[in-house]
Amino acid sequence: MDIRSLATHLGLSIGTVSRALNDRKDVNPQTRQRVIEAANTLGYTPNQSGRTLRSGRTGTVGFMLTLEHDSAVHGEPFFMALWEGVQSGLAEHGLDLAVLLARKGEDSFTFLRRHVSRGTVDAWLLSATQVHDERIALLQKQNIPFVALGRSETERPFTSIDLDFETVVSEAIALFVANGHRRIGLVAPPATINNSQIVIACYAAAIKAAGIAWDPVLIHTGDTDESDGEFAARELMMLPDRPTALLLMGETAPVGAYRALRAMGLEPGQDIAVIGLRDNPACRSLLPELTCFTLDLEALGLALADAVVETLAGHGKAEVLHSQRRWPMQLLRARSHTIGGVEPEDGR
Amino acid sequence: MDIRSLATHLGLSIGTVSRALNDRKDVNPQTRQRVIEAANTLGYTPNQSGRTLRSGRTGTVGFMLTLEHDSAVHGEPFFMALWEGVQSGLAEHGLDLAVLLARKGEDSFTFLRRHVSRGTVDAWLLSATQVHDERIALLQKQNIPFVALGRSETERPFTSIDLDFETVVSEAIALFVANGHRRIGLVAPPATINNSQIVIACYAAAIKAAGIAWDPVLIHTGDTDESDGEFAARELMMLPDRPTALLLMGETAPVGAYRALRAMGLEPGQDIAVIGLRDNPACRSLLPELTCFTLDLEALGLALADAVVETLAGHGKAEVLHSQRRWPMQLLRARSHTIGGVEPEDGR
DNA sequence: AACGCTCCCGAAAACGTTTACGGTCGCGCT
DNA sequence: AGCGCGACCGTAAACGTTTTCGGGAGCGTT
Repeated sequence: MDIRSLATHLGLSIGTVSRALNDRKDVNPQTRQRVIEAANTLGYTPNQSGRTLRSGRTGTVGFMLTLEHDSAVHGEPFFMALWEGVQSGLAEHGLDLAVLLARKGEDSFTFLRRHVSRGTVDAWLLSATQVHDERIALLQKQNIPFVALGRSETERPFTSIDLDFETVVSEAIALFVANGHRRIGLVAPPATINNSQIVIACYAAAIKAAGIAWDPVLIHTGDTDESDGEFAARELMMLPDRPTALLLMGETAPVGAYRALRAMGLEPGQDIAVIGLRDNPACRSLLPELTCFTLDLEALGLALADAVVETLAGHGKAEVLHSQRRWPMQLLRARSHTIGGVEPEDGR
Repeated sequence: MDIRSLATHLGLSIGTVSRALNDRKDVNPQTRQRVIEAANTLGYTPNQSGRTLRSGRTGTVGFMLTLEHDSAVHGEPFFMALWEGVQSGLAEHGLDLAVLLARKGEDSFTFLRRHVSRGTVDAWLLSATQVHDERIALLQKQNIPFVALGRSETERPFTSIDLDFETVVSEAIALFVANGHRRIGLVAPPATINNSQIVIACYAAAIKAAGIAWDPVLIHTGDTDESDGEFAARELMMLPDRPTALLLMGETAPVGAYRALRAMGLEPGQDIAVIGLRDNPACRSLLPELTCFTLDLEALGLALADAVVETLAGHGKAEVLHSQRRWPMQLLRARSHTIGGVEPEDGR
């Protein structure tokens, strides 16, 4: 069922049919109605390849998913809810979302390069941004619309949304400090991960603001799996002058940390304060309830979609504005379950 | 950078260049080498739309993701590992994997219909199959290659892989029975879900084989979230003649069940036996360690990819064989942590 | 020398759509 | 009557690739 047979069926030219279906002017409203009805009854849908070949538009935006570490595999129900939001936002503009996966052993740059020159999508959504991200450089050079979930250091600005680690970390530290803690451990991913550097910087700023001295020994970097969280917590608690509070990145790390602490005879929330940076189903079942931060993933997805649509609309225009947003997170379950009552030597 | 400029750059015709790059015969090995090198240095990649428009092949297979319940969110660790395997398998044949998401409010049938007539992919991977799945009927009628992860009742056979619930359930029941249990509760998803019906049927067969009478009261259907698991466990344990063992579908349901049991003063593995049907990161941190079944998701993904490639290869051939496989699961942590020692009235 | 055969390669027709361009018609105005 | 103008529609050229077909060159055989 192509446009030609539809046209002959209607006694029209294919040009008119195309214009009718694409909501262009220069077509009688009455004939447009006829065309649309005929398309529906005959079940005609424009062939995507033909349409893309001619117009250069695919009608889909690509989400680049990188499955590099096991961390992505092991339980991060982050993306699904996010995609749902993205999809909702895009659908309002007639766009589709396609999640593209890099081939096994293919680095993310050649992956993107391949798809870019093939022209599979109109715009890209990038996640897991690196500090120096060559993907961003590629897209900027090729002048291809994209929005990044996360920051990166580049010469030219680009549209991005990132979690508001600044606020979150300072809130967490403030919470600790208000309860009398002055030695606060931090568990973060390896420094190659952008978020790790950001959080560490925020941590440094926050403790400095609280008048606490910087002690590099309190910062443990490594993977943030559950088992890594366990390992990190044990390491930190075996320090000579050990921390009284732990701030944990990684969604499942707190689960492991709880286990490590209890194995050492320390009860979370009583002998040691714990805050998780991001909520996770795996953390929901912890007792005492973990103090952590949550975010509206679907709303974030919507915001990303809007940003993409905006970028797409402004594409080709001379003046393009690039916005950098910080996405807020909300404190969850701060009932002093895991943060209070610890060594109130100089606390309230 | 299109094929024409590459051809003129080489002093060849575009036909020859195309043949050289597509590994066809009728081209001098020496010139082929020249073409390939030039393509690499100039960074030429064939335009997907043009290629698809002419050849009818897209080089990608689509994974249809349906985000209907929240259960899909918890299922994320499942899909990620699965996709990794699928991607690996497809990459060996030069194929890409694209995860397509239905638009908000769009039912899965019109979603598929839309993409099918647009011709976005060469073949489809279906998951979350229904008992009567109109998507399968559509694909069969349109003669489009597909492989389903899950079963469905259809007239014509189709290629599918499904988890081997038969073996798993009978193993679980056998384990319970060997430890003296005769009242075994089952928590399963709503009956509209295909897997639910299958597991219930297997459960019925297994207890019948063990000489245990069928008691419908022991079967609790509903969602299998963590909170639903909690609710279901409480319901079952408040029965007059309550079960001594619980078999739980749903990846996070055991977490909730543990909570419900302890709230009632029952210690899992001691006062009540528990087996989970599918392993999940959220269950890993349970104590005592949950007895459950695990599977090699990446290998399953590979098998799915192979099945797709095979279906794709046999497409158009007169005789097409459709295989129905059962994917094995392995018993994990059956250390009688959660299954043994309960009311050994007639057990060993 | 004529013929056949193989090995390469060029020419050109598709694939289905969008879109710039022109053409026709009817109408109102001078 | 003539002109201009808008509304509507048809024509045809692209978009980039694959693939069939045929042709020329080279070589061996009769």
